[in-house]
Amino acid sequence: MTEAVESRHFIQQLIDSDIESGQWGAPGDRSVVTTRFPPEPNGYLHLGHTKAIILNCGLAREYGGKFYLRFDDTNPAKEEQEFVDSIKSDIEWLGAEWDGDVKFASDYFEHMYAWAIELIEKGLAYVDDQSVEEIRAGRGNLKDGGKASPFRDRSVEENKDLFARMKAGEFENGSKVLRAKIDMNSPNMNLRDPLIYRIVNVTHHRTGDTWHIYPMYDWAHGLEDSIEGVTHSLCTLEFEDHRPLYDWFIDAINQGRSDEEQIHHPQQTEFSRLALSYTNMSKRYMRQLVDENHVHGWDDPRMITVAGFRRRGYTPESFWMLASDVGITKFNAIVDFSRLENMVREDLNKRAPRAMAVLDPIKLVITNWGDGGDEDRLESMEVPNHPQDESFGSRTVQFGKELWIERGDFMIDPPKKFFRLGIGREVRLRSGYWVKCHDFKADADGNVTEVHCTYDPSTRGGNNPPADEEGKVRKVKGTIHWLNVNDAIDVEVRMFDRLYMAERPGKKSGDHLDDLNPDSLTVISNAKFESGLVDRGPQEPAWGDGIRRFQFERTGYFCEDGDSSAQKLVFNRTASLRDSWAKQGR
RNA sequence: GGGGAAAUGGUGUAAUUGGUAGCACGAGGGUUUCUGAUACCCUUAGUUCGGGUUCAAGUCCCGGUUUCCCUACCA
Repeated sequence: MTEAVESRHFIQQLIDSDIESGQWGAPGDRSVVTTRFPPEPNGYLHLGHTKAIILNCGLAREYGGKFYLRFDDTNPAKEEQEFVDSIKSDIEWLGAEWDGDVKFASDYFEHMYAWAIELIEKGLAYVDDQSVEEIRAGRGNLKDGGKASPFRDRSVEENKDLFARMKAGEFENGSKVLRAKIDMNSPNMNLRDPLIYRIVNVTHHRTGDTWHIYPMYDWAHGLEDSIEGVTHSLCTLEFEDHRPLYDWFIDAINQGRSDEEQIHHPQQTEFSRLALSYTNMSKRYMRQLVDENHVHGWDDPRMITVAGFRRRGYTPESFWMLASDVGITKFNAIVDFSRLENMVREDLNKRAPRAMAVLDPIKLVITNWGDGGDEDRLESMEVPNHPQDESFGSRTVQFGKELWIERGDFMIDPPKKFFRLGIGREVRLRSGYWVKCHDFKADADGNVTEVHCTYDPSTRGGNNPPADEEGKVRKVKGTIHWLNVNDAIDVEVRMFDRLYMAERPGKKSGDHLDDLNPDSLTVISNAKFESGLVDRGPQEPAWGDGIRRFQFERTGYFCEDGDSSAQKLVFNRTASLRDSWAKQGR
């Protein structure tokens, strides 16, 4: 018997060996592990971010270390307070609690500036007066080396003076930059005298107009990590080429410093980003969808933003499940979108109370209802709120002569394998009675308007009828859901399909809009829902995010949308149920 | 003669670091069932290619192929 050993991904293995060797503290001390999620506040969080958040937060939790949230707000031209707010609330919703206060790169600007001066003094940085074009040309290309800037050998004094005046706001945007003096012939383009600071005369959402120079990503990022004591700086694969620079900057600051004066040097490690089929994580694409009204905003339930998924009814848990399912590797994998759907289904199946809703209603009339007593009588039926979990309790619904059933549960001329209603066929109305169809009505266009059935009084509560003289019990293959017409209210239901029809949107034509699914949204305005569930009942589970979620029996998982009101309830379909019957029809 | 990284069933991953290629999802089949849901059972299919070292190679060596990333005063 082999024990199931929990396998450790390559970053966990790296951290394990760091702890053993005492790389970041006393050997064996796991609490030294420090991670961070460093978003730029320039947009909404999307599915791809959840992987990084969960990885970093999960690691800190696992080791008993620290996880920080730090906004990398080094480019005031693109960043806004609105985004820091939305990002914080998305991370909170995800359940990735960060340690201490929220941190900002802009809090370290002074520190970074002082370190830049140190680099100048060491002859490792210089002010370059070249234009963007000149700098680009001088950098060379992938095959050939670059050539040095004519300003590369300025004196330390001149560089210090110019840099101070850059900071003071004496120069125009683009007129000067501070560059690191590394190697214009490096095969790694990042090392061909990368920019450290540029002039940006734009008001910053936190620091206002106090700064006229802003640090570039490569300079800022490692220093932020260093200041915060981050041990493992985790990022995505495209930063592999930046790691030598990440290390160079910190080494440059440490150069010539005594052991006690050395600044902390974190370890950058790269992993692959999350890519899902039928989606595109490109911020540019998502912005276009919103700006051109292909969707109704960043939180449109079809969007793969965290806000979109939340509104769609996805649970935070499903993202943690997906993250652990796809793992951490350096392989650029494309995960099937259906895996995420499976995760919500799995989570919601256990946690969502059941309800009955008829999405496309037609009337079922029980023609022999009067045989059991008063034609107009209503009978109370007890319905369990969860078929496998009694702790969900039960509720009472009314049963009567006229019911709503799903249009798809009746066929005029059904195939043999159709386990639902057709002339002469009998089904169980879930938790109600068994009914047998003998007639139907249709309008001029041939659309069925009413289905006529008789019920079997011995099947109350959906139970099997008593055995006959030979001990045989009559069986029925299908069970369908229903709502008493007097016990149902109209609600709006929004059904979503994938936004794109292509596995890799935009891959073929170059324009993702060509792959848009025109039927990604279906709004049903007259769906029927149990009136007894309009208000939250005492038995209804409380969800961490306050969103009401149900499984509508046989049709899927739904959540109440923010547009919902007491006058008109609105539900979003989070995911359908698996449907092996529909699959056969294909 | 640019540099960097990665390749394991259809998909995503694992393999005690040289020792029985495992898991999950999917797909196909079946059992149970008051949801054609859930649950449960069975089946399916894999080490990128070619060499080499070795008793033994997914793992080490050599060579090839494919894919991704890098030429922003973005991050």
